[in-house]
Amino acid sequence: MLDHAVQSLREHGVRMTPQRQAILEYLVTEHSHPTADDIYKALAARFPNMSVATVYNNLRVFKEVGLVQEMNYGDASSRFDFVTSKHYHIICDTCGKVVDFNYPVLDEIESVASQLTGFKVDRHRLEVYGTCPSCQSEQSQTH
Amino acid sequence: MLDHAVQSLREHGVRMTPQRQAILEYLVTEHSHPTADDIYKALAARFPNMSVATVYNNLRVFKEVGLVQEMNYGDASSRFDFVTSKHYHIICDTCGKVVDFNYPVLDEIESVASQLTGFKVDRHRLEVYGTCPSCQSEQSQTH
DNA sequence: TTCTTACATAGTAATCTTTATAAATAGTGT
DNA sequence: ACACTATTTATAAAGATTACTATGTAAGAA
Repeated sequence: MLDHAVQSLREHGVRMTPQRQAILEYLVTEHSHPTADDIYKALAARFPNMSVATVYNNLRVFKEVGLVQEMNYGDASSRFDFVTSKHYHIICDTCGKVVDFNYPVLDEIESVASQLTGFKVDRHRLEVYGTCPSCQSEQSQTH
Repeated sequence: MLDHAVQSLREHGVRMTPQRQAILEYLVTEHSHPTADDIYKALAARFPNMSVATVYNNLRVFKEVGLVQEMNYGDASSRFDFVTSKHYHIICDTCGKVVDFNYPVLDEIESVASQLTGFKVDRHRLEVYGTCPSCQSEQSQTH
């Protein structure tokens, strides 16, 4: 999976640097949906001199190659997800945790939207919001 | 519709001020999906001394009461939509225009997601992205 | 109507995220 | 090893949103 990603980058003429490798590794191994700052902090120990701009630059490169997907939730900062298979996200309103879940891809809504609006459709985005199990139990304890 | 909104605000103990009224009117009458700055600029003539903070404050109040929905697209700034009936949005990648379209509400995906993840589901969000008709014709002309 | 009080506004500063810039550094093919 | 160019670093800058405080004002009570 990581090898495949590196190969895909090489094919796009992208050079491999230690920082780039580390950011990519982090995205592949961590199944969280980190912000740019999460990544920056996580790699600070290994790369004390790394700039935040480097994180953003690489995330942009990964996005252009199609390895990574950027998402804006209600929060202030964007979250980045290494693209594996098609899945949707459910997000906890309380703690912000993001969990993947599988559901048949909604191709139909794209064609309907296209017919109704005249748009040329490229993609869609779907997210479910609610409260995760652990936050549910905390809330019931408090009450 | 505006009356109903004002009443709803009063019931929540929210005072009516000229600025608040104007922001609300703008959201109800304009069917665009304005940013906070759009609203600020649109009302600058009537309220030369109005602060941007006032726009943000009121949008937050409207959100808390449930009159307004905040959305983050790829852009830098959030967009605000007066909640009327259930509909979805299709967004132009080129010019950023947002158009409503009707589609049966996807209740099923909420229950599926809840079963798979154990979340207590509150709502979902779905957007379709593509190119609007006018941007399509411009692109074909250029080429 | 006048008074009172808490909420709202204006104005500004501050914060946070992201992008831009320029000089130094380092990959990669030859 | 060399040369070319992408990349990194460091910092500044931009842009959106929030925090803060003094002033003003809506709305109910007297």
